[in-house]
Amino acid sequence: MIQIRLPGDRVVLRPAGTTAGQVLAEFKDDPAAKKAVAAKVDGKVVDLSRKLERDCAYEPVVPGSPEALDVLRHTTAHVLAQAVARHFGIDQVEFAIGPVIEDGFYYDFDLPRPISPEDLPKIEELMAQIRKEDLRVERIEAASKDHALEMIRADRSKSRLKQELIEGFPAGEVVSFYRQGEFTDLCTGPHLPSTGRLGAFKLLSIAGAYWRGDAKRDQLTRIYATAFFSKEELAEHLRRLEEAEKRDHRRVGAALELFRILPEAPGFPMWLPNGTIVFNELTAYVREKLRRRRYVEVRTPHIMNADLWKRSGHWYHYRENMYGFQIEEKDFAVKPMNCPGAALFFAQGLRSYRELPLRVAEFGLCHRYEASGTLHGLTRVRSFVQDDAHIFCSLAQVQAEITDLIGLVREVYGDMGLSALTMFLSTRPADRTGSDAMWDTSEDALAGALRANGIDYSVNPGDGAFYGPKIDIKAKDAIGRWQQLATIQLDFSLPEKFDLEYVAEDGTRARPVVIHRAILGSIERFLGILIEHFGGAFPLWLAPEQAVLLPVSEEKHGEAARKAQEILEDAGLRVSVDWSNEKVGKKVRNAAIRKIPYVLVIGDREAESGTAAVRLRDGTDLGARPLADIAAALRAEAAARSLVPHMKQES
RNA sequence: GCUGCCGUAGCUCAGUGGUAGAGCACCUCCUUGGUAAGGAGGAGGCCACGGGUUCGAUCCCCGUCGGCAGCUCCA
Repeated sequence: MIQIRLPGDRVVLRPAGTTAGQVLAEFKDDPAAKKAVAAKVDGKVVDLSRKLERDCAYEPVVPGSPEALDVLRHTTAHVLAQAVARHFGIDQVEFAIGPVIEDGFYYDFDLPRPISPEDLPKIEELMAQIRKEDLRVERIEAASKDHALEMIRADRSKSRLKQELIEGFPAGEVVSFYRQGEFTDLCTGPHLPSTGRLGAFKLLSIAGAYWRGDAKRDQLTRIYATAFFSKEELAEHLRRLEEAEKRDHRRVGAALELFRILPEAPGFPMWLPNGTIVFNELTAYVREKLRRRRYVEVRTPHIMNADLWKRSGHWYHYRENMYGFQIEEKDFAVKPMNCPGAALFFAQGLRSYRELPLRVAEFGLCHRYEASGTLHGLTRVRSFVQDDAHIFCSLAQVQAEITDLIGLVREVYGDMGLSALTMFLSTRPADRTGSDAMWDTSEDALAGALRANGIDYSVNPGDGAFYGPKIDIKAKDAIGRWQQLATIQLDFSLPEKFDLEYVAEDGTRARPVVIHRAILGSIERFLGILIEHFGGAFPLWLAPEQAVLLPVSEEKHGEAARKAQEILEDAGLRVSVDWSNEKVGKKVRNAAIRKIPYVLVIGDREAESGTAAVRLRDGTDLGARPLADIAAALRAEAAARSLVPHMKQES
């Protein structure tokens, strides 16, 4: 007999060899447990068919838990593979891997012919058929690696990739297969007890993917899909995907005429008048933050010669991403980063410790070659402006500076309504510059600063820049996605390469440390994220058009509208008048489509009394207000960079 | 860059081996209206580009250039 410890410290005795599924009988009062898809035994999720051989802690894995969802999706992946086998013929398909990912799963196949979107509904039907057949999912363990290889070879003609996987397993590892009906797949499990337990699933997309992520290896066909226990959850997930698509900054950017990416300049965005306003407002905002933190701002050369890039190390570590060319037979390159320019700036003249920390900002336009297939709207471009700064300071000042920067990041993101942040420490990569001792010191310094600020962080090993470790900061946007934004990097290498020095308190020469940091990252990327975060409905201070005046009748109220426009413009607001020959309803609709924060209607009553009827973007009607009041309220709201309409709060 | 898919009016998309259509947007006219679509008319296309097949190509084939999804890369 073995002792099985259930939740709540209840212990039951059962014969050894009892299955995990049989233990579920102990939970007859718990309706949730009846739906268990697996069990957690000593913390490990196992099949319900697993035999329990020794004393253990036991809890059912029920729908609603992340573990249950993983099991469901993993089994659905196998059913997808089985359906693909039926669709193309099992001897025609080579199976790669089919893991669970965030929000779903995928499976990679080597198929006899290119798959087309028309195949997906057919495969889905076959999956539904397999669910209906309610095939038992059975675990089979191979006695050895060789045995496993024999089994997979015997099972199907095409198994090259699976064989390669098995050969790569460490000796002595248990190799297991799962079989459902005619289909067997290499897998560690666990799985649902039978295919009839499958929930709602949907095949989402097809893409190419490399075997083991290696671009030199075969390219496989990947099918992305998702699965949930209920149709409702699936529908909700699909609704979220739709919402994300509606907010896509490429779509919104086109609709609101913010920017455009022309075929003539792939990866190099053109900012249209509306987008330029948002861009400028954003940089003005950052400049204001910098002024209060006593930064200086510079603009360094865009093109510098090869000597400079060799000195900075970019020539050796970053050249594939740089645009280079010759002038008078000498090599030059367009800057991909601002740091060398900043270093040259620091090197002008003899510096004193009294100047430190010297905070040097640059809204630097950088150009980086990115492979055509990686370009994506504003979030992955070939030219972009970084809200960059390089802080030259002593080692002793590093922690205080990092603390200040973390504060700045929190402040700026808070102002954008991005309040949830997570931080990562990225450490030395394989391809790097500088000694190991330097890397030890810099990584310790960053980790120390994070700890001193009481910040929980995760480590991304090997993810640092080639010149130093970094703190990467992610923020959660309005629809719950985590976005990589700010970066704070420590660099001991740059000062050395440029032989940077300052005169210390005791009159000796000392070497400064450099902190590279960008708060928004790149303005382009940040704006792409902001467009999606706000769904194009920018807060007043960022909105390209802050208010629109709608004369009910052009003839009767046009004059009043023009006067109102002047009053609001005098208050520093961006205001237009809708002169289109349309009814008020149509004009309101157009203003809503353009996401204009305030719609101001002027008819007989308003023209008479020097007021305008105020309608907020969310549809709230505030009624007629004196123009002077409206001007003052909007001006204050914009100046405060408020995320919510002031007039609504006060009413 | 790689694999797959796609490219028809400013936008969203129909369509056919015999050189093209809708809605919205645009322009004009009527209408001067009260909070998400008033009416009529008009203009607008080298059907991405270059080859090929064909009596004839927007349609079929090949290539190029762009776009999309993913991968690799990047951060």
